[in-house]
Amino acid sequence: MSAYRALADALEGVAATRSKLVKIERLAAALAPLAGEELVAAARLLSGSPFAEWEQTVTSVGWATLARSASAVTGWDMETIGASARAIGDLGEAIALMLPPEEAHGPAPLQILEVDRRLRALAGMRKAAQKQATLEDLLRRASPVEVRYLVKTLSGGLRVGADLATVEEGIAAAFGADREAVARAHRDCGDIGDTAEASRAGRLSEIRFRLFHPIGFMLASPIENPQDIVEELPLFAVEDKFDGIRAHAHKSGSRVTLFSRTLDDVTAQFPEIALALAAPPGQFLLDGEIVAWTGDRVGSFFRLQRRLGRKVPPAELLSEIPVAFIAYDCLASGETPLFERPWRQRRAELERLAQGGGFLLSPVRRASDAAGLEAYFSEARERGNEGLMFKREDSPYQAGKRGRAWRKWKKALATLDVVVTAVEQGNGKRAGMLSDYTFAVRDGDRLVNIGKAYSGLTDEEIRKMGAVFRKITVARYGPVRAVAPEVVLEVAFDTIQKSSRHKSGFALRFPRIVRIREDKTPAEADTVETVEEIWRGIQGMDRAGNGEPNDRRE
DNA sequence: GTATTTCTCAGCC
DNA sequence: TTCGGACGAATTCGG
DNA sequence: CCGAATTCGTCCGAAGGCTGAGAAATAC
Repeated sequence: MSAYRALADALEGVAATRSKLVKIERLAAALAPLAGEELVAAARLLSGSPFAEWEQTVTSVGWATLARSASAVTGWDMETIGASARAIGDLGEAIALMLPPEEAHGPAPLQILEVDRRLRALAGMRKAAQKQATLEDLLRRASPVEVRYLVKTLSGGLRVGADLATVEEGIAAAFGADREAVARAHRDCGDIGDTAEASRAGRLSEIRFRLFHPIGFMLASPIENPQDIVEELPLFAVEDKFDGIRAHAHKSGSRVTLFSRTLDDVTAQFPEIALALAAPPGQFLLDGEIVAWTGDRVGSFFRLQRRLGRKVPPAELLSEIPVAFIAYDCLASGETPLFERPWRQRRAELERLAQGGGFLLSPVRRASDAAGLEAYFSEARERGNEGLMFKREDSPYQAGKRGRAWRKWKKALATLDVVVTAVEQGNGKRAGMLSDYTFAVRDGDRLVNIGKAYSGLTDEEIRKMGAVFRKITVARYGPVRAVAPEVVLEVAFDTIQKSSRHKSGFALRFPRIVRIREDKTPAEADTVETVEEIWRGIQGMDRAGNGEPNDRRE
């Protein structure tokens, strides 16, 4: 039996560092001692959801229900809870701060499996009152740090800077598994929990892809300007980017299931697509787009929206806004998964399957120069599409991955007047918050658009920035004009102050919370101590935040 | 008791 | 969806 | 060749707008 507290503490540790490697290390340390059901549940909880992706389950507990439950447990009114959550920027943090300081209130510490069970129970309940009662009970059993992560889990996102991909790495590190193997297994079974247990047991290779089990989506990067890609054009195939709903179509004989990007089963919403796909023989998994279809062209997303989320779309709607499935990738055919095959091969298989009908085939073009691409670009625009997509011909299908990103600033560099690089701190090291270039565009005497936000710094630290900039190199890009270092410093400092993202920073939180403390009166007498606790907590945060730019409370 | 409105949650881009 | 910031690994530079 | 400088690949989290479903509250 393992306590949920260990997971909450681990998440606290993950949140406390910005270093990716340290996050992974801490996740691994939390997972390593676990096994079996507990490991399964723990891996899921660490990634922010008690459920496996394929379960398609949600708790349907939202902000309002949580706040009401918290109100009942802490004695604070809803308004105060809301104000605190807004000031801090996180409901879980706010509620945890309002709890009395003592450890778990219940008779025994919360167990991982118990948390799992209760969250599942919440998902099964329909009545709001029942959910709230269950929630109150759970919150009363939990210690503040546990409450923090329970509420975060329920309110949609841990926000500790570690999502599924990072948890995958943690699993790999905990059990000495190969990172790629973990990712593959996760893709194929759709459950980070089972993946963790399989890693521990050395059974990763036993996890196989199954049809009708939702698979993560590979996301591509759209580009606006065809010129950006011209140099590398030969590597890519060009497709239209349709304005619709991304979906995977699983089909075997007459059985068809459509999964949305969040891996929800949306088959019932689009019966005509399911029917069409059922017609041809065979078995396959297609990736494509559900679009509003006007008979010969794609309709707008706005029209399509009215078809969304309908459990059973009425017949009038079906005829008013017909839809179609445009396939642009084939991830499995027959018994064979094709994820690892290059796009070129998958496309060939897709074209073969398209001959059997049942779906529309996304057109593919190849262009070797700017002119060809430009032509296709305007053509696509003509057809009312959103833009173009580029598929690397030799690239496998990597679920959850994003296509190559195009860096805007790379373009910007060509026309920049001044580029500031390599800012050193007083200690001689490269400043921790800098990466790549810190660049600035000169506008008359001023530098504008410094491409960095100096988050995580207190006002005082920002005031010290002038001293931090010890060395400034003017980069070799662009037509550089002579600018005295002092000018750069001064203007840069000025700009940084203006662009600094302080809205969620501690400097702002402090006075807002104080205001709440002054204005609000707790319902019961004994909650006065709670107020003191909030106060002390704030002061503790202040000390922790000082002189530590890498503190998470940025 | 049934019909309508409001609130809350969720899911899509 | 799109966007910017951040980390760490990979690659290139400079002596 | 080596350490420092620079670039690249990835990940995370935030933002805004629209719609339906379902339960609860209210009207009739």
